[in-house]
Amino acid sequence: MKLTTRGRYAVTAMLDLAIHGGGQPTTLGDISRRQEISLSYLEQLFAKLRRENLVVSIRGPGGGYQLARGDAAIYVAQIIDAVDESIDATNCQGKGDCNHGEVCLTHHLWQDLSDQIHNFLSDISLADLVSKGSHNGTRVSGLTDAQMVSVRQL
Amino acid sequence: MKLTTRGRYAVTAMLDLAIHGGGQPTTLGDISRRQEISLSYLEQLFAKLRRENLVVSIRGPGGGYQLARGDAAIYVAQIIDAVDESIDATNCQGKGDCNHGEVCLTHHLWQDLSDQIHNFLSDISLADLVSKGSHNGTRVSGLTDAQMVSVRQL
DNA sequence: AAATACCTGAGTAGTTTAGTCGGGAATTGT
DNA sequence: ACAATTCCCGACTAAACTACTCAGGTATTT
Repeated sequence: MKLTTRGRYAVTAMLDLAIHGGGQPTTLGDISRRQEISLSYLEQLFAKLRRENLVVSIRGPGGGYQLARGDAAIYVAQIIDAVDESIDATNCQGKGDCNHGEVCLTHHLWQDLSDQIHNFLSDISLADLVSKGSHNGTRVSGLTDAQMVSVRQL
Repeated sequence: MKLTTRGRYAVTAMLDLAIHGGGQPTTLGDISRRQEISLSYLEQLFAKLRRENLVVSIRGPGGGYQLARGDAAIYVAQIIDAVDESIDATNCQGKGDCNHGEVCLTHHLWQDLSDQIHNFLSDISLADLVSKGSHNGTRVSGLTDAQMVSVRQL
């Protein structure tokens, strides 16, 4: 799990799609203009998003991109994973061939930490972000009350 | 909030300090050997960790580094923030001078998301990671049962 | 005085980021 | 048929970042 600006670009673009893509395809040119991301860069990102089946493309005039499914079924973690191919956090490729036992200890600890962040982002959907924006509040709507409490505790 | 290999190095090194630094100062050379991180790179990281008052240094023979306070009072988020200076996620520097209102909308959404990850890592201390390692289990010990439920839900 | 260990800054090969550029291929409207 | 639109694809690139090395310091202990 990596958290870079590229992931942010992808999430922003997907969020733009979710907000402006009511049934009709949205052009990368439109997203580029609205979000001020270069068209060619968007093309690279959407090539990856399409390969991961997060969006579908329609060619020709009137074409563009659409979410591959409802915005409630697309999660932030999926978007980030699609554009930021994951790194091997273990440094010994999980083979456990580290010289000292403690090295692997810390590696595994980090792996678990990374997994927890991943799980965290795996429960925030585009719909959550969209509804949050429209309500202009400080909480992520779309989550249950119990989950909100969880977020607070963490 | 950025999540890179540099942050992982820093967390690993601090965890090594927490595990091996029982009262005595720990040498960067020791950490370098145990964790297989280059000495000079460690020096750069620890310069930043010291500036953020996460460690204290003792010079001369028998010197080294110590945690600036108990391992239960040092959190993963602090370590990562210390070495990975944060990027401005807003792109308009929070001045709200974006041309279109929607740009700032998505920027703030991302900011909030980033904050939530930050809050998440702000509640995992070195002590949590140390105790997890010693128990060799799959849960982060040191958290309350309620918090563990939260982690599961997220 | 000598050894230890932190401290600092400058440089650097390799990778990643965030693009540009140039050309295609599919689809639509005339 | 033809032009416009839009996705698609690969190669290239300046700038930044990563993970180092190197060369010297400075403080402290023996």
